[in-house]
Amino acid sequence: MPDNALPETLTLDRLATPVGTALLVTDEAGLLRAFNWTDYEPAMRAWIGRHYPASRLGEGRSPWRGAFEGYFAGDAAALEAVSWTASGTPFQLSVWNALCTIPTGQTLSYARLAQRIGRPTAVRAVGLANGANPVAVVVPCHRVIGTNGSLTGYGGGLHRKRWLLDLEAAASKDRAAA
Amino acid sequence: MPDNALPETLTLDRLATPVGTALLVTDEAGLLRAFNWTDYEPAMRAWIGRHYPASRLGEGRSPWRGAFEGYFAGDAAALEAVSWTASGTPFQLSVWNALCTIPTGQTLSYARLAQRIGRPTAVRAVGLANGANPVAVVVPCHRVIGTNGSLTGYGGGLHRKRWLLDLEAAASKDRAAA
DNA sequence: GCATCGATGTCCGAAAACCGCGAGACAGAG
DNA sequence: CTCTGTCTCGCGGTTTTCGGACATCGATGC
Repeated sequence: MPDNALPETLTLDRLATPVGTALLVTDEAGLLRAFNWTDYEPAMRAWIGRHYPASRLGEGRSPWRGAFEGYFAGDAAALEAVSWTASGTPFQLSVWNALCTIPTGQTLSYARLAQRIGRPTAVRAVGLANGANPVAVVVPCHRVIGTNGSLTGYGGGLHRKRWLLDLEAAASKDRAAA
Repeated sequence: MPDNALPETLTLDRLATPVGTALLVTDEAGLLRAFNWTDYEPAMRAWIGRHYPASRLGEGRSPWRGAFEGYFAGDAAALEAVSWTASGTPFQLSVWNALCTIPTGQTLSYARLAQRIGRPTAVRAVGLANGANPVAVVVPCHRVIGTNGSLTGYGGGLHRKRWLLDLEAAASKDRAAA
């Protein structure tokens, strides 16, 4: 009874958002396997081919579509319900899991994140692992910024990082006010 | 909600069998992560360190101990209930998953296994992936033999491969007779 | 049967280059 | 003095290479 079977059937859904069209890739068990923007569709397909070699990718509806619609409409907590899984090296997995402990509306520096996974000196490596995150937005790699507060970088484009942080900051302020 | 967290606490159990002392490594969720023989304990510990860098390995009782006792006592189907998970490359995972489709008491050639995962020419690579299987016996890499019927090789020693196949052949004959 | 040979695909080791960083040092501007 | 920008360096996990190794197989020759 393997607990980690490779997916054979993947479904691709497209969702219009204020910052471009998003791509949602879900497996037959309903787990989200990838999230990206159409700008990078070829790269994402290549990544899927490398990590899930036996899979076929067809178009279809993602069960998480509603959660993303809610998120981009301003309900920043909507993504916490999404079940995802990702393929990567042990180091990458530990980084991605740590990312999920950053609360919505907050940020963390690369250095602090490195400390948190027990590798205080692996700062740049954390940056790399961050960029390799296949499930962007859900795994909130955009919440990691430089120690001095600058945004430094984002695979999907800095304007999207800024936009996501603004949305989450506004959402958590709303929640505090309510 | 990640579905693939790295284990932090691993438990090592030792079990005497007719072919030597076995090592059972289980994570905090009860999933079997490794199976090996004491002959190769150093190598296994090194493997764990490479794949689960943040984990600590303590001694303790494995929840699957009973299943293994049953198997080595002749109930070849006892291991089908064991939940396991393994860390490896996509290619290795596809091989290991395919191994689990070989019924108890039967064998398959390396070439046929390669066909079955859709890579008919990756025959030797299948052999390598077979040898890299961290969850021996449960993932039945011992059921793969040469096209000409020879046993060819086994990481744990050919005498164990032969013994395991004999046990499973006898068990399935018993079942057919009953 | 048995040895040899070649084609084969993936993993492993080593070495070098790449970076979504950070800290320290320094210069300029106010 | 403070704040900002720039530079330099050390850092460490990937990603590339480039060889080898290998739990194979089929054809061939004897």
